[in-house]
Amino acid sequence: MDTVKSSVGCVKTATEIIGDKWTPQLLRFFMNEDTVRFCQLQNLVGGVNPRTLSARLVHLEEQDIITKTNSLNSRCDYQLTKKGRDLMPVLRSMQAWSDQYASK
Amino acid sequence: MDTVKSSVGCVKTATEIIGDKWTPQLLRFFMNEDTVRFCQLQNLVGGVNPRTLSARLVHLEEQDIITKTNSLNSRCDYQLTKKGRDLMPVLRSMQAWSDQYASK
DNA sequence: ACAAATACTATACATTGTCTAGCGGAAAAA
DNA sequence: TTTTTCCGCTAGACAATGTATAGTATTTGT
Repeated sequence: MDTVKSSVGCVKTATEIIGDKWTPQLLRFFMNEDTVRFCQLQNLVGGVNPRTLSARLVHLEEQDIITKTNSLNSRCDYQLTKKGRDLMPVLRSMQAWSDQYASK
Repeated sequence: MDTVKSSVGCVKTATEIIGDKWTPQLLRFFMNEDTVRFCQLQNLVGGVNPRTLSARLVHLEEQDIITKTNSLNSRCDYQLTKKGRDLMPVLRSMQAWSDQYASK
């Protein structure tokens, strides 16, 4: 058998974020908007159900990719941390590929 | 509030590949190896079950990201198409982020 | 007071992934 | 030649995950 040693460079950590359904589309909005709210994401990313969206935001918060701040009137703002902003090159490369090969 | 406006660039097409569990890890091997075989992927990407692996390879083939060629002795070689090679920048940016923020 | 919006949660159900086992063909070992 | 092993899968039962739809509490507008 081949002895492929792959000690350097694993993609696993990133897949644990990017690999979750909806998460890339969600993060994409943070590229353009500084702060984002729950229902904005709900409206703009067509068809996420709120349970899934909630789970994603919790996960992203746990992973220190976004922070949640309660605005005064029982509303919440989500925004990227540095770790989250550092993910943007991934999103941009996905965008570039999608633009090139979009099927529809 | 300057550069990219949201109308251009959606990530959806890429997420339909990258978003599948195991697929980024699988594609990563194609970065290093020219041709890859089923059981190589099975062994090297710890813990994919063959059913899932089979489904991923079928999907990647359908999306024209890899091609399957039957070698003489009833073995199969998989290798990247151009479309697949064009995905490598995505993988590399995921690697870079993972290297920076790997939790363990 | 009443309706609409926000940020969710709850229940039931559908889809997807996983564990384990096994199959048929080909080549290597006995 | 028979047996064993490796390869590239597939099959069935089950567990985890995502979805549709509804509902809740709070706030804001009229």
